Amino acid sequence: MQTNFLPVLRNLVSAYQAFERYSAPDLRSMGLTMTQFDVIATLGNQPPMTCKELGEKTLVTKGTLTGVLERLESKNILERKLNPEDARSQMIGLTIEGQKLFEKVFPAHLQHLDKAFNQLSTKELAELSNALQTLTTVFNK
Amino acid sequence: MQTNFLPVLRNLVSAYQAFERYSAPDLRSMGLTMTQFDVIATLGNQPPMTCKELGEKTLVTKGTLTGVLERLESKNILERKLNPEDARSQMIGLTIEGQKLFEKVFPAHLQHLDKAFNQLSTKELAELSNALQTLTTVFNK
DNA sequence: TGCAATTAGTTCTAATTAGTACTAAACTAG
DNA sequence: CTAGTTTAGTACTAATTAGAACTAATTGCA
Repeated sequence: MQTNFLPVLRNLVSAYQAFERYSAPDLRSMGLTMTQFDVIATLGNQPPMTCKELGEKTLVTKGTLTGVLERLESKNILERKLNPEDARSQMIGLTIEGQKLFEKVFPAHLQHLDKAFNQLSTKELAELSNALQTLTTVFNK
Repeated sequence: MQTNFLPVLRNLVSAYQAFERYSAPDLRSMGLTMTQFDVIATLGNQPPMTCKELGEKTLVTKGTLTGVLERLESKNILERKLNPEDARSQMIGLTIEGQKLFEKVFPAHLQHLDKAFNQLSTKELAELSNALQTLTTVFNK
């Protein structure tokens, strides 16, 4: 058995944490956590969607999502409507206020991320994207 | 401004989550969380180290580490001794019981991880490792 | 030497996290 | 059509997480 995969794991965790440490403070200065931003960014400029759909797009599990949505709803950022097609689910969308927040926060944070990523060429970005996909596949097979 | 870095971010999160979903259940079946395993694996076959050193090696922040160590100590897996050289810090090491746990759990989990990683060649592993390092650097610069 | 700055670790808070069990609604096969 | 199964979302638990404020010990510099 080989163990030369250990550096890959360590570097995966490092990269993920580096991303968090880069991204989170910028969002916090705007009053949001990463997960909250993720939800707002996913709902922005989109028609309302179900909890399930939102969870799939943001990679947040449904148990977690309940609490996140609760907090965003209490801040009047999003609202839940009945889904006429399926009474088990709800349609979740941004309020006017949430839409305004999205329009302010989304481009600002993209700009912040771009400061990091513009160090890389389009080719490098594509390679990175592929490498990460390979890694994901390895765990899911 | 370009936005073609978004797939990279999404794939980074996907890869990290895929790793967690692959690794965590195997550890849970042995009664450990990923963080607890990380601490035990770091302390195994090593002389005792300080909290700070342990935090650096496991990529766990000190505030979090306090609680993790507390739980492992209460299960008699590790023990803290005074550091004669610096009264602010402690030396943390595995107990005999902790050492036995390490010897059982560490190779078992490596085996589990190897089942995923043996799909990749040595060359692919090296490339992945490099790609992840590049990504880390981008955020830390 | 003695005071200021740093360092190690704890404590506290708010949030996220996975997972499990649960409720209610919708679907499906016979 | 109806009983069993699946699905959507909530409730709950235990653990981790970052961050900030704090205590105590140490170091450094003047």
